[in-house]
Amino acid sequence: MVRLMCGGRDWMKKKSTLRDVARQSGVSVATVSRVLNDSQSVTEKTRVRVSAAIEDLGFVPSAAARSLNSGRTRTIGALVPTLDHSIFARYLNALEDRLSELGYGLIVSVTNGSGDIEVKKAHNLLDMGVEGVIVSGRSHAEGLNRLLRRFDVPMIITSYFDPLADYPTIGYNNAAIAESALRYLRDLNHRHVAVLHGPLEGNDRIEARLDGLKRAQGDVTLEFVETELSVKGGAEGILQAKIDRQSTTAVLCLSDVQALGALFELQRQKISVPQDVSLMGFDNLEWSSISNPGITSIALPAAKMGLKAAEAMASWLTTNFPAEPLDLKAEIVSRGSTRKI
Amino acid sequence: MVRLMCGGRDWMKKKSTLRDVARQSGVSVATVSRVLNDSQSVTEKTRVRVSAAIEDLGFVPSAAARSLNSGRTRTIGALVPTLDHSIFARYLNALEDRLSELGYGLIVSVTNGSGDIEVKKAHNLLDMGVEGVIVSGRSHAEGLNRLLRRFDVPMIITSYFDPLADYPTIGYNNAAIAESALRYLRDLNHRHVAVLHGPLEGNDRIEARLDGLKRAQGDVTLEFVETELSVKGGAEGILQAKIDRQSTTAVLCLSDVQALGALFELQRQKISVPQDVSLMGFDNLEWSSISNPGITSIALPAAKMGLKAAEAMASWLTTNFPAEPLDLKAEIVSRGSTRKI
DNA sequence: TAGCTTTATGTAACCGGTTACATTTATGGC
DNA sequence: GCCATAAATGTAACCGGTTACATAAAGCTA
Repeated sequence: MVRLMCGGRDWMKKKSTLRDVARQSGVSVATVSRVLNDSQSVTEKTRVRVSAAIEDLGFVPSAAARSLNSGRTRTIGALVPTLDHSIFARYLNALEDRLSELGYGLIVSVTNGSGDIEVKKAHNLLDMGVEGVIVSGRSHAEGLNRLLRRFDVPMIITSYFDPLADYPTIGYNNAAIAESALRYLRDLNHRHVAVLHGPLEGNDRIEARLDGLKRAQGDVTLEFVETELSVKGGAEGILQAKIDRQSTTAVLCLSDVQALGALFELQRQKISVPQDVSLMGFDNLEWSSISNPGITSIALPAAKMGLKAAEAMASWLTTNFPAEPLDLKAEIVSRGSTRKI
Repeated sequence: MVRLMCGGRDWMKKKSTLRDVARQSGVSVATVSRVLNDSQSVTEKTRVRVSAAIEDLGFVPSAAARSLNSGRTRTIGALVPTLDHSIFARYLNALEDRLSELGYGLIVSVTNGSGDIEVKKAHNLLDMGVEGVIVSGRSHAEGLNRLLRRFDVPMIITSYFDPLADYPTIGYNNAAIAESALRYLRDLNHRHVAVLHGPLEGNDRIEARLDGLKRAQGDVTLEFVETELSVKGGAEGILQAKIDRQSTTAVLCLSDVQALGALFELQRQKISVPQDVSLMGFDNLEWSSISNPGITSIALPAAKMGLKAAEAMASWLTTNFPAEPLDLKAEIVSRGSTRKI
């Protein structure tokens, strides 16, 4: 095998180029380029001839050469904290689909909720030439802001709504949503609510939700328990909250991931849901509608957010006008895990 | 704002180039390139001067120009069927981390289990210049094979082990693992087992698992129920399997996602787990260790598979020798959802 | 100091497409 | 057939880095 003798990347140079196609079809490189990019100014006869050469040679245009010349990659980068538990799956699916319709590709990078990793991953994306960056949450390391300024690339924030933020936000008002959740429980006559939430560190969505709860507290006693954003964290949160059937009548988890763990732990302790304690989650993940009982949850507009973010970014890149903030609405899905007392 | 008057992408041309850096630091473009790529043949004095100009100008190298010249992107593409339920999250995290250590970037694309989407996404990845492609499962549309040959890019298959496959497989033997699961239940004296599995269509991992079960059947009666690969699908599978406490003593779900739904449905029907029916899953997803009872599950070597695939691909690209097939072992994690009868 | 060797740096071509401007060909009208 | 115009196509420069080979500078030894 001669190929195995070459070592390294020599075989990479064997691929045909636009010049090969031009030579074989007897036209200039400009005509080949026109056939590839613009069918208006080439005759059908010539187009057929060029297309046959492309097919015959297995010609594949170089994206690097193309973007070097056009100054565009038509690629957008998205940074998300995690791929776990489908939290971002619906949003990413919608984002990618809509961007694709608008002629853009999407590259996703995972930050594990770390500011340092986020800067590093953003740098990678920008190195690759992404034309825009879409992030989750409002607060980001100063390093990220500096990077975006340096690369002069637009950024859109999702999962958050704040018309006054430094970058346009396309998402939802976390504080208001948390308030409506508390109102929902209050209307069911709950006056002692344990709130299970993930790590506060660098997570402005959780912070805003807690602010909203504290603001709407009124005559409701709230107990806050910070725990891991995982199923396990939910179970541990129940242990920490010391649910004893006597005072706390409801548990509000700021994520359905934790709500699943909380449900399991309550069942383990023979604490009946919703007889003894009502349980509510956030994000309406799939299991919340299948669980026993179904978990009352806040359905966040993930797919719509992805779609709108895609459109906003494409528009920004085309018109050079920044995106407008957009407040998407969430809604409460009632299920068997909550009851009136 | 003059910038807002430019429209389109004019501001893209204002960024500094390697030539600007060379001019400002009074050296040639070759020296600037050497400072960027190789610190051995440049004096410290020159290096400092060039670095200052880079910082001053906010110079950012063009990845397109660099890859056009070097013939490399140092980027690998991975195709996965879904981002849902963390099924692939551990594998992708490990893959990306190890590739990064080896000097490669990773781009992930989701295929939604569709052959057509897979070909389209692969085309996008190859257009972007990825140097290798890593896929899940052995069977793929012929269009994908053609694409890879056309681009002359190496491919590695994961989540499957078959030393005779057309491309190297780095994963696990699905048939053997399913056999061991059945053996485990059989050793607990289960002789009637309902098997819940996702859609067979184009999913060779499930197919292999079923083959393994049929081969290992012996004196065990198996009932196969095809259902959606989702929590909901698991619940519906229980309804379809008509678990009645009389004959079927165990339910084997070929995914923990379905096992979660099955657990909920069994509880809804007041069928006690494991008293009335034992329940077993596949993949040892997080909730299986937290649920009530914990779900006995097969722990697949996702992280190790990601790590080994990364190393195999990097090695292949460096040495031009194809990767060797690798059979990673799974292990059964016993929990409260199964019992001896 | 001169000559030789090693180190540091520069020049110009190149990578593979795109496209402004130039040139050729085709078409329609008189 | 000739002329004007439109359509089709070609030429050469360019994008922004990389690097082979050439040249200059530095270091060492006799």
